[in-house]
Amino acid sequence: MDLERTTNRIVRQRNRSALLSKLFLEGPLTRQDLARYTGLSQPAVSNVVGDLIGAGLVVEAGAVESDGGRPSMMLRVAPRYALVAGVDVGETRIRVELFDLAMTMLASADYPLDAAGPAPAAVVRHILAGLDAVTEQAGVPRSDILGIGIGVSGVVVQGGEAIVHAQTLGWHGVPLERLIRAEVDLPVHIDNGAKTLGQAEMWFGAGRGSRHAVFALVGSGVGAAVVTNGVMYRGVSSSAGEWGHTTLVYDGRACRCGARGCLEAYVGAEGIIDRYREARRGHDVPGADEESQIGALIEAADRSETARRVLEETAGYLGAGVANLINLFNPERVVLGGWAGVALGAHLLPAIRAAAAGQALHQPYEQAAIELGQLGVDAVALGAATLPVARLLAAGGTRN
Amino acid sequence: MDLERTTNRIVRQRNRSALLSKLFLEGPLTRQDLARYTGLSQPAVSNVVGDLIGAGLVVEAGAVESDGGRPSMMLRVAPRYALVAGVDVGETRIRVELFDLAMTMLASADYPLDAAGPAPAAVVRHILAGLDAVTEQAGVPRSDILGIGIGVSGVVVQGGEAIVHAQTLGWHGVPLERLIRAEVDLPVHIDNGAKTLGQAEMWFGAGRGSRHAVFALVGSGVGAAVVTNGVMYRGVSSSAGEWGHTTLVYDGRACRCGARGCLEAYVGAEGIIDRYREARRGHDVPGADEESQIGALIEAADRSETARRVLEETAGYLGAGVANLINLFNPERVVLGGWAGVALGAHLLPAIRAAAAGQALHQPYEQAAIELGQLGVDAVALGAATLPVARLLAAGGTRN
DNA sequence: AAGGCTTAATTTACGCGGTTATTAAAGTGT
DNA sequence: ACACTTTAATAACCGCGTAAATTAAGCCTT
Repeated sequence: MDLERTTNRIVRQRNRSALLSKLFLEGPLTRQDLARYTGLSQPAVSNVVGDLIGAGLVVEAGAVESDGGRPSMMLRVAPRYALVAGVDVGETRIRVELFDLAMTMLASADYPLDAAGPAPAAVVRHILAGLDAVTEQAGVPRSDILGIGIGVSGVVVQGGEAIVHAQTLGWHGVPLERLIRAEVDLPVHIDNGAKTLGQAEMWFGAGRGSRHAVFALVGSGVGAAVVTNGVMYRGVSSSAGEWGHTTLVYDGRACRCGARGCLEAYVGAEGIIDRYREARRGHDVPGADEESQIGALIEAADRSETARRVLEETAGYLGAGVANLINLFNPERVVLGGWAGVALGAHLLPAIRAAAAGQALHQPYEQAAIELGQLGVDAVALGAATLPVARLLAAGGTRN
Repeated sequence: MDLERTTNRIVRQRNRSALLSKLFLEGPLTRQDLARYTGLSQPAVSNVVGDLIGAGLVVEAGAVESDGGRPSMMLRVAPRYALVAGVDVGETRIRVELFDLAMTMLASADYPLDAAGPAPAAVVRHILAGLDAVTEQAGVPRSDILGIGIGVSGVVVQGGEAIVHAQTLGWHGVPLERLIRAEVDLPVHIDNGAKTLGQAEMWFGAGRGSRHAVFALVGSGVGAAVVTNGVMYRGVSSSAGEWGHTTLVYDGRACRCGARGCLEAYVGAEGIIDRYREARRGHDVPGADEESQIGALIEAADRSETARRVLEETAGYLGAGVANLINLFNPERVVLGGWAGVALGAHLLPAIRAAAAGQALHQPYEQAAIELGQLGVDAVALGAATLPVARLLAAGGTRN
C-alpha cells in the first residue's frame, strides 16, 4: 500500500531531514554523535552537514574538550536562520509569540476577545496587529519569518486550505487560512489547539522521547491530541482526538454540543462549575470568570465537604475518560494539560490515577504513565510556532 | 525523530516491496500500470520485476489485448510461491485454514473448545493437529508453508516473543509463541483476533482503499482494530483498540473485566442476553448457546415489544460506542464485524447510524461511513494468514 | 502483403548517493 | 620531539533510478 516511490534524490533529502531534525530536537551534537544515532557513515554525515552549513541552517558551535585525539565540533541549528510566529486563538484571548529557531521567545502580544463569539475578521485583524507588534518589538523585518502557525480551539479541517469549525467561537466553516493569506504573504499553518499543545509537549515537554502519547487538554473545552508511532494523528479530516465529546455517561447531562453525557459536560470548566452549583443547591459559585471559579472550588475543598465531593467526582469522571484513552490508544504516556487540567491535576492526580486504574484494563494501564504537562498554558502558541519548523525539518531544510 | 537511515540498497528493497505489495493487493497488473501507480520509471519497474520473476515470486499471466501497439503482459504474484496458514483461536473453537498466495483457501480444520478456559497446551496441540490436517488435505509438504499467523481473542503483547493475556480463556501471560515454536520450525506470527479481522477486511473486504478505518468486532467479547494512515495501530504494547472495556455508562453494569459500565457489558453477546433476561423479568432466554439466544432475540423482535426494546437499546449503546470511535479516530469508515455484530447489524444498522449521529460531532460523523463487514466470521483466520504475507511484502520478497 | 503507426519492454549512458579505505588534521601525553 | 588517539576530509567504488534511444510486437491502411 506504500506508494511512495523511492529514488536516489529522496535518499539525500531524507537523510538531510533526519540529521536536521536530530540536531534541532537534541542538539547541539557532534558529527560523531549524528553518525552514531542515525546509523549513517561518518563521511555521509560530514557531507550532509557540509550542505546544511553551506545553506546557513547549521553552525559550528565550539569544540568539545578531548582527552587525546582531535576534539570534535559541536553542531547546532542556527537560531537566527529564520524566525517563526505562533498564535493561540483561544476562547477568551489571542496571543501572538515570536521565536527564533532555538525556540527562544523574542516577543509576544496579547489581545482579549469579547466573550461572545468574535467575528473571523476581528480575529484576523488581531493576528495581523500581533505580527506587526512582535516584529517591531524584536526589531526584525517580517521577511525573516519562515512561517506562521496558528492553534485554534476548534476543529480544523486540513484538505487544501484549512477550514475552521469552532462551536465555542460560533464559527462554522470559516476559511481562516484564506482570510490570513489574503493579508500576509507568508506560509500559514493552522491546526487544532490541542494538537499544537501536544506538539509542544511532545518536542519540549512531558512527551519527549515517547512514540505513543496522548495529550489531554482540559480547559473551558476538553480535547486531546494523539501521537501514534511518533506522528500526530489527524484522521481523515483532521478532527481526530475529539475526546471531550465522547460519551462517558450514556443518557447523562446535556452538553453544549447537543448530545448527552459527553465527557466535557462533566469535566470541562463549565461542567464542573455547574455541578458545583447544583451541589450547593443552586447557590452561585463565587468568582468573576471560570478560572477564578475553578480556583475557588479547589480552594474551598479544604473546608467544604461539598467542594471536596465535587472534586472527587471530577477525578472519577476524568479518570474514566483517561482510562478510555488508555484502552483505545495504549500509550506510553497520558499528559494532562490545559489551564483547568493543570489546576485540577496538581491536586487530583493521585485520585485520577486511581480512577483510571479502576476502569482501564490492567495490561495497558501498567504501560501508561499519567502525568501533568510541563509547559503551562502558553504551550498552544509554542506548539503552533513549531508547525512551520516541522515543515522545514521534514523538507530537510529546503525552502519551498 | 525519524532515525531510519536511508541508503542505496534500501531504495531497492523499498521499491521491491512497493511493487510486490501493489501486485499482491491489486494484481494482476501490467508493468505500465505499476509504473503509473508507483511513479517509478518503466525501466526501473522492468528491472525490479525481472528480479521478482527470477526469484519466482511473480509470474507473467497472459497478454492483455491491445488495439494497436505491443500488448502488455499481465503480472501477478505467483500463487504457489508459498502457502500460508491462518489460525483463529476463538472462545469456543479453533480453526486452522491453509491458503496459497492468491489467498484461496486450500483446506481447513475445526476443533471445538471446552467452554471453560482451555489449557494453552491443549490449544497448541489443536493447532499442530490442524497444521498436519490441512497440509495432508491439500497434499502439500509442510516446507511449502511460509509462515503461520494466529489470531487470538485477547491482548497480545508483541515485544520479542508474543505473550497472550486472554481473560475469557483464563490465560494470563501465556508465551504462546514460544510454545508453538518449540514444536514447529516455521515463522509464527500472533496477533489479537480483532486486529487480524481488521487486516482481512482492510485488504479484501469493507476496508479496501481507506487510510483511516476502525473495525469493530462484536461477539462474545467486544474489540476493535484501528488503522491509522494505512497501518494497523498497536500502541506501545500492542493492546490498542480495547474498545469493549471503555466506559460508556459511568458507574453502570458490572463487566467481567472487573470495572463498571464497559461497553462490552451492554453490547457483548452476554450483556445483551442478560439485559433481555432482565427485561423478561428473569425468564431465561431460549437457546442452547449465545448464538442461538441472540438469534432468538432478533427473531422475537417482530412480535415481542420487550425484544424490540432491548434491541433498540442495544442499537443506542452501540451507536454511542461507534460515535466515540468516530470522535476519537475520525475514520473514513467504521466496519461492524464479529458474529453478533453482523447478526445485529443486518437489522439494526439504520438505528445504529442514527444513534451515532446523535452522539458524534457533526463534522467527523459526516466523514465516516458505518458499514457491515464483508468477510463474515472466518475473517479472523484469513486475516491471521495475512500476517506472514505482510512480512513477505514488507521485506520485498526476501525470505528472512 | 508490405509499410506505417502505436504501445510495451529493454538497453545504454549517466548522475547521484552512500560506503569503505585511506589520508590529513588537531589535539594529548611522555 | 615523537608516539598515540580521535575527528574530519578525500578517493575509489558500487548500486540505484532516470532519461533517451532502441528493439519488440501487435494493429491498420493501402
